[in-house]
Amino acid sequence: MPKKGLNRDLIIDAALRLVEKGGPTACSMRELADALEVKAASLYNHISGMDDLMGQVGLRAAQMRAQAQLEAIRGKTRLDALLALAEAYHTFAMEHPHLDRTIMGLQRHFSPVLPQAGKVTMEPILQVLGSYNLSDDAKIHWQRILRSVMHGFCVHEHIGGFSHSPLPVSDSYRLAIRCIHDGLTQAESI
Amino acid sequence: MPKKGLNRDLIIDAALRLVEKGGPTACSMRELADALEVKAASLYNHISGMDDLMGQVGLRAAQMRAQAQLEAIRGKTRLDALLALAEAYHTFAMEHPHLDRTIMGLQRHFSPVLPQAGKVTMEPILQVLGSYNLSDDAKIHWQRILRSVMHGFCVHEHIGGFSHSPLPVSDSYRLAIRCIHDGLTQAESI
DNA sequence: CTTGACAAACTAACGCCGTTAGCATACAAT
DNA sequence: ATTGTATGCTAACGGCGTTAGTTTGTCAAG
Repeated sequence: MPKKGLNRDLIIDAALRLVEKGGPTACSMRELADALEVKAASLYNHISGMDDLMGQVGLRAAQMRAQAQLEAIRGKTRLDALLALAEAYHTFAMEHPHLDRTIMGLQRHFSPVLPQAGKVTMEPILQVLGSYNLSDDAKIHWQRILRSVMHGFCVHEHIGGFSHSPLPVSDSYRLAIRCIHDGLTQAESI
Repeated sequence: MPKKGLNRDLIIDAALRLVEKGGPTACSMRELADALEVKAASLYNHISGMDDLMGQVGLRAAQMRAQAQLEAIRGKTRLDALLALAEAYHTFAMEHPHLDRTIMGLQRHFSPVLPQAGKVTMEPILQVLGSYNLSDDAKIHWQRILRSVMHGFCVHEHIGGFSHSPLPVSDSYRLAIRCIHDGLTQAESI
């Protein structure tokens, strides 16, 4: 009984939903096949395996995050843009922690999707940095720093690594962003 | 044929070595049992399962990292200490990327080891921050920021997320640390 | 010195996992 | 109408963590 209308996009969509809801564990081939009312082996007619699938899910997640960031920073510059960018990143990471992990998991498997995902991820960041007067080299350095702090913060917060103190985590986060803003303005005058 | 001298510490040591060398994948119960010349089921006489085991491995890794950091910062203060702390963190993460991941994986499983690992991880950081003149609240904020940037940076570097540019990653890292130092000195005057 | 209890290692099995080979069927093109 | 191909199926492989139940070496008590 072939022809159920199954296709690559449907599979990736369903996989993304499963990962989003229950993490990678909840997205086994059999669970995924069940969700699509199909047998696990049938999925292999459209995807080449788990790595392929997670690569696509991660890429899609990176696009979702980038789009949220682009909307957040629209019309903003400098500190305003920086705070909006970071907040959008944070919101995405908190609402979709498993997708965040999937994005970071892309590179570990040398996914062929990597260059594209990297480009997508960097676009909003570079747009914000564009409102500062930086050399090309400085732009690269600060883009790395921004990605590091945003990711590091969200990961720590999500796994409860900041819960030793009742001090609001968002205050620490904004402090970090402001610190980077100060560093950026200082870098402009060089 | 009981009594082979197997015990909890031997198992954890062997597990740590396997994880260190080949990542979590290389440390299945059967691989681990093989390394100890024992059957997989025998391990359960000493550990309660994989979560228990990885918790212990992660804790031990956190202790290793903290000790390396404490040695690195001995006798140093302020920016010197900060750079030494960050470099020691970086070195550990690059030399033992899988152990680094295991430490971060602790919290995800609500490991009972979590409070202890957190304390161990924060000690060198708080020692460095002690050489700045900060309020208690500020100390918490900046400790969070430091952990975020060190972890975020090392993770990105390790998975190749910074390889789009030939610009030395270590330059970006030191720039980030100096930026935090500037933020810290500014926080002192408040 | 024997005996009995305990701890530790074993075998066998369960239900998961990703993946592959090979078969059957429904549709598309001829 | 026939053929070809794409698609879904069943069955199976080897690996995983884990558990139940069994054997056996060791050590302490009698």
